[in-house]
Amino acid sequence: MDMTQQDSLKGSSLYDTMRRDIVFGRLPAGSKLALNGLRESYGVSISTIRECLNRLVAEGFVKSEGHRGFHVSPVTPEGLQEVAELRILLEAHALKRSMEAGDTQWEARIVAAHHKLHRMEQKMAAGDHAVRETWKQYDWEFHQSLISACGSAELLFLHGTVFDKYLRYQMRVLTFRGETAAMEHRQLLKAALDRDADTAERILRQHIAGGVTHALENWQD
Amino acid sequence: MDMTQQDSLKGSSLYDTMRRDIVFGRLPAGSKLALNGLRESYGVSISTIRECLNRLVAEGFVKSEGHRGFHVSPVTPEGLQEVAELRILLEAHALKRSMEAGDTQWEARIVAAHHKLHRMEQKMAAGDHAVRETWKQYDWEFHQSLISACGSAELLFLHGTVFDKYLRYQMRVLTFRGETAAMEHRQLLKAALDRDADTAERILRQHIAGGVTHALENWQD
DNA sequence: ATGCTTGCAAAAATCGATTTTGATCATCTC
DNA sequence: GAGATGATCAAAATCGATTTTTGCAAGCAT
Repeated sequence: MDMTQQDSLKGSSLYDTMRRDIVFGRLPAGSKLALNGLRESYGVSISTIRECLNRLVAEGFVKSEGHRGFHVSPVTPEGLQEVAELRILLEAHALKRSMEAGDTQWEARIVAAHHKLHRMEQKMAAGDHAVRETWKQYDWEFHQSLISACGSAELLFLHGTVFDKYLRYQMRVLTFRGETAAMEHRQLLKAALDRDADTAERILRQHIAGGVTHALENWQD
Repeated sequence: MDMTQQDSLKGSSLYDTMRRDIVFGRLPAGSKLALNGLRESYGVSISTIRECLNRLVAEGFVKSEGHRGFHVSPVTPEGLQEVAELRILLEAHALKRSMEAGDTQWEARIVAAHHKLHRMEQKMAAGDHAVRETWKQYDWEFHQSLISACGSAELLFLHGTVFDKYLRYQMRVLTFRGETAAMEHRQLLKAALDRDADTAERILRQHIAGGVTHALENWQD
């Protein structure tokens, strides 16, 4: 069991943990991030915590004001719409590029990613909500695989951040939209394999817009 | 002369300074960022330096690998093209939104911003290369003002980072492209005031693509 | 001579302590 | 009694020191 170099750094693994804790709502939106509290709960020193928080500030998951410490970025209906619009903009563009350039390797990747996602969607549909986090992980991997042949590392980087911001809003919703989403995922896979760019973009827009509507209808403060 | 709260934090002002130093090439692409060296040259402690570097890592201006420290992100022709494509994607979208929503206040802002930029362009054309940095500052403010009415803080935030990444590539070029750029700025202002979205997007694409070509033709390792 | 191991110095990552700042509460004045 | 002023405490920002890791070089073996 050899660890990769990054994992041996407390800072990096802490960063992954805290980022997930924010995205999946274990650190609630707007909550204060008291340095001493974090030091205890994560078991690292204040300096390491601060380095991590500064990275999250740069990405926009955490806000810091003056000498008043750190807070998890708040969520607002406007924020959801802004992030969703950005996700559509970036992902639709990347998807188009990816469908132009993708080879058979790429096709294999998206088929494999969809299969994993599909299995989780079945479990979720059967009522097994314990796999919620894995399900969203595979959701990410599927969308990521679709755009993975776009040829722009910068675009993939930006999309990753925006996707997670969007995901944070989705994780706040407790009710299930899996049936519709699962169908859209199938349609998306088919359109990608058929290299039908127009259909793919249409389904993607519908997929994301549907998630926004669903989140807004079930909004809770 | 009262300082705003953020300026009284060494971390924040250091961040601004280092970010500019990278964008304007005073910290050359690929160069090693030795912590002890930085501590001396910027006059703050290692911890503060590290907090700052971590923010720059999250934005992509600095790379950090394992236990081997920090480096300024390298520049490549592919990177330039990726960043330029992203700038076009984000800025064109924001510009369209801004032109739909902009009121008279917005018109006043873009006219004022263009005037400041125009004055610097005149100085540059007259051979005063000392104002190079101010010129680019006003260039940023003009483009920023154009999209300032887009209504999405997230979009403006993302665009700000991408713009600076693009700017870093432009600052490597020593020869002058001011005449053409100045004309495009005028056309952009006119199209925005006329609410001619198609023309504005066409000019913007041309403006950025022209910068890419110019940078690639004068590339230096 | 080449390749491998081992030891040393330099540098990064992490930590605990110090300094500075903001907030709260009590006290004083009008 | 209300508002202003000052003291006290908690928390954040910064710093210097410690621990850990790496890269290099010298020595040994083949």
